[in-house]
Amino acid sequence: MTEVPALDRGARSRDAILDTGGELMSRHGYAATSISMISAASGLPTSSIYWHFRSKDGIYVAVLERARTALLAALPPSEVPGADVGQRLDTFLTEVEDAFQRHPRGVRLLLGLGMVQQDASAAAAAEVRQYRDALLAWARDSVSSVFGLRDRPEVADELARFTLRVASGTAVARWFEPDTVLDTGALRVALVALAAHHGVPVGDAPVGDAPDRATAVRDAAVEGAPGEDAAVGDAPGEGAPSRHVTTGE
Amino acid sequence: MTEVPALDRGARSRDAILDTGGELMSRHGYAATSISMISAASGLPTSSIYWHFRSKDGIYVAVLERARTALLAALPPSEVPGADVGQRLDTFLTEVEDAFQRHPRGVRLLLGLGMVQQDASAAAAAEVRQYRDALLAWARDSVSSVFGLRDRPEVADELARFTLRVASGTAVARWFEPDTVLDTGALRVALVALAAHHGVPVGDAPVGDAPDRATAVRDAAVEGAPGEDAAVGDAPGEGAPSRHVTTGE
DNA sequence: GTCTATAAATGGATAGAC
DNA sequence: GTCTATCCATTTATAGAC
Repeated sequence: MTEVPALDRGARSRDAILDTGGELMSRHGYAATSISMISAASGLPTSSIYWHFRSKDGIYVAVLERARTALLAALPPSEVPGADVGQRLDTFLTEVEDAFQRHPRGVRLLLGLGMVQQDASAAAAAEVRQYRDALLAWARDSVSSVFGLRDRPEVADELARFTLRVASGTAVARWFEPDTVLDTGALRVALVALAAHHGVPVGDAPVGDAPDRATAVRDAAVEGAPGEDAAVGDAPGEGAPSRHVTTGE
Repeated sequence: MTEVPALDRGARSRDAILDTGGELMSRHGYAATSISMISAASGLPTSSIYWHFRSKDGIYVAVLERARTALLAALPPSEVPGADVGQRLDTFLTEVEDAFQRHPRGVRLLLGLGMVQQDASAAAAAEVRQYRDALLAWARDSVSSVFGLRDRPEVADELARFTLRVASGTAVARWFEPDTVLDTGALRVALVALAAHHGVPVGDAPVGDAPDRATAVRDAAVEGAPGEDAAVGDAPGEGAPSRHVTTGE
């Protein structure tokens, strides 16, 4: 019956805990997720959970860390390819939306922590911050590459923050209307206008209707995200670590 | 000693519960806030709390409802005054930022509910939705007035949603960096560009540096919001119901 | 309307056999 | 590494005197 290598049964359990724990915490928030819920959903007894992670807090930190590394591994290099600003911008927006659609758990973990500043342990707070900082750094570098802002870091920073704000604001909206998608068309117009407003040459990109391309990719991505529940069951096999980021968190 | 009218002692207690409950729930999220915490912070025994509100959920609903009516009462009429688009836009942005700065609790209550869709009771879900819808409607009407979009409701809707997304995204950012402010300058540029992109005449507003005015008001508003704790103690007297929205939520 | 006291359930976390 | 069983604190919610 138990044909599992028996060697990595521990690793599989660990993953299962992280899967169900991450799913539940992203859905209900940290505080509203109990160990017994994770136990029931994963089939493992609470003591095993405590054996793997020393505390509930430890689970949260581990879940968040895994979500972060998975997302970062899936993010394309911040050196955005493309002949002109318009092309690079479209590529960038597609990447952003892609990440947004494929990794909803990460965002919800950040939002729904329910475990705010004061409550959070030092480790959890550090993880949360690291997650956010990594995203911001990626966005900054990407935007810098898109608009050629090597010598204007403040502008790159503003555009990156603006992008992330629209994205997280959309995540909040999705909180209420689950099928909300990132409005890359509007975001594109806004970014171009912001860049131009700062005197950055934007070439022919101004009010192009290029988001059409991004829209096509968007719809494809939506199909790849089946509800929110599907991810619970499929434990990512150990063999291909950072590969199964497709539907997972 | 007890010189209180004794008649409205109940009302005062009710308000105190809503004050501390709202404060705690916005800080820690719904799940992480216990009745005993509210009891300790308000000085009232748990049984009194249960006498006023039948359940923890009831407190949340009442808190949210009060926050909503307070915010809506404080919001200026959606008929934005001003000679041209630029002026009206500045007025609108100032109003948005004002609301954003003065009513942080409401936003945090929506964000930090930790009590997502499924968990929420029907009443709570309805309240949350009503809060959000009211904000969206106000933004839509205001934007419509600013850009003269009576005959283009879809555009007004898009601009309104974009505005709210930037605002809520900023609220998320503030979650991590408490002194984050709404970037009205960038939002202004974005809104003008979006309107123009849809063929809406924007007059002389394009890339005006008018946000200077908004910036001045912003700094003033920041001073008006002393941390987050100050609001706990001051129960809004019954006499002036929707008047004390200044620092309260 | 407010208080003390407590019921009843569930939470996080541990012990120790296997 | 996993399981059963359990401790103990805390939680929501109620009873009943005042």
